[in-house]
Amino acid sequence: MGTKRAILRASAEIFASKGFDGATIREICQRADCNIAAINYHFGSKDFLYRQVCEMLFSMPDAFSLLQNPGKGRRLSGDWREFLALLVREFLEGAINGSTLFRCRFQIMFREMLAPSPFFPEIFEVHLRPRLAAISSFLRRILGDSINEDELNFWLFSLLSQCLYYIQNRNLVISFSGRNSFIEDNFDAIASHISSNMITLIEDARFAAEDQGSAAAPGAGRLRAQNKRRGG
Amino acid sequence: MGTKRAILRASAEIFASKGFDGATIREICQRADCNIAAINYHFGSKDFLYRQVCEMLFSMPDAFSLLQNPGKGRRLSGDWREFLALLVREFLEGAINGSTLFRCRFQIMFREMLAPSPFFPEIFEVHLRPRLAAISSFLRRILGDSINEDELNFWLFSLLSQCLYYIQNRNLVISFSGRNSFIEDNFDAIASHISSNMITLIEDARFAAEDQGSAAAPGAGRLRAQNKRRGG
DNA sequence: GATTTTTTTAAACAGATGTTTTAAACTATC
DNA sequence: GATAGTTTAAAACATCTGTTTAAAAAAATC
Repeated sequence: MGTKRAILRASAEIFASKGFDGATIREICQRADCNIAAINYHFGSKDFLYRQVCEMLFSMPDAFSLLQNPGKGRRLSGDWREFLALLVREFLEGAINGSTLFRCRFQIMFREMLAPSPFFPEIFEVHLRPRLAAISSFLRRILGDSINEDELNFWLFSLLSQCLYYIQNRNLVISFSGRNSFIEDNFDAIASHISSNMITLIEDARFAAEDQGSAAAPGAGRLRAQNKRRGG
Repeated sequence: MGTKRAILRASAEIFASKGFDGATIREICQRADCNIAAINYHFGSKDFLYRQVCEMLFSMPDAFSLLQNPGKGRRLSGDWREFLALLVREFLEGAINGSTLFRCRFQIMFREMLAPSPFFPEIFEVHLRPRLAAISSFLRRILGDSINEDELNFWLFSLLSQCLYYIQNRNLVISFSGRNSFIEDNFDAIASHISSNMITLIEDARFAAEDQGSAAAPGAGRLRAQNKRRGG
């Protein structure tokens, strides 16, 4: 009875590393230690197996559950800077040091970005959109309600991109830095570089928005933000 | 004699959209309007064809040629802010509105990130490292020589990530925004969001570095940077 | 214009692919 | 412990894969 689960795990790993086309039924079954016919018996076809794998992987909770889950929403009552830093840290932590299956999810996600499967639209609506929406509404709360919807997306993507880059382009990071463990070694520094820069920019934007009445020049909020933080 | 070129072009497109495993000799030859045996005649094997396609694609000049090419290096003598903004713009412009082959390069590059081919190390050293190094040294020139090598990389990746995100995760951007032309419609806004935010952060870092002697608090350079820009 | 070289063609190759079949083994239920 | 239902097993299925062959066509060379 563990066969079905073994197949799911094995195929998640192989779909992640070789893609749908590159993964073969035989290799999956070899890793799952079962007969070739087992996949069609348990899942119907390779396509449906892939669908099930996606369902399993994208159902896993992640760093964004911090935002989604209303139960844990109390953390939001604290300082948004701390929370943002925590969010970035947790996200990177999971993506870098998470379980094998958790990291498989990223690989498959990136493959879906390159060439979406027929299942992507549903996966997106059910599992991804709610998470993105949660971050988005968090950012809106910090940046102020007056912010344009498109611009809010720019902020969202700016944050996501910097976190994802080290996962999605790991080989480039490693090759250029010349160190296999560049990311792991610099985990703290990377996380704080991203979050502290984001905080700086958001603070600027917040106080610039306050000045919106008085035809503020670009970056006008910067000085006030800085002064305010210093208690000036 | 146009056969070889036709095969290169066709296979670039199909390798880009379907990956190495997903691309079949027969489909490539159908698009190139040639016989199936032509590939093995002209290129030896599917592997060598892929290698040749990579060589062709990664040899194409791109936005970073602005930095690499010493001939056009005069632009560097101008304001670095303008140059940075230009760099981001040119990069996005090429990635979004560039030729089909140019955009194929990105797709294949992203696929190499997911599962590098045996050819990646050489491609990286010959074509990618010099470009990354060029941006890196540009950033070093702005951020000051005192900057740590690792930290310089954080800045490099921060810049790259934000530019690449819209290409590498196009489907996500489109799905979440609900608009097929979100990126094209917001081209200017995206480019300036990225570059102006980078400029803000770099200015901060520059003047923070100036204060390095007087045990400066995080963000200490911000105020001075702002004052200086305002002529205060 | 004959000959040599290069390129294209159609057909076939061996191996791998996802899937199906049929029977055996196992498990649960009474 | 016989029976019904579920799961596994080995073998075969048709199709598709990259590659090769050998002959025809085209191009180039003298």
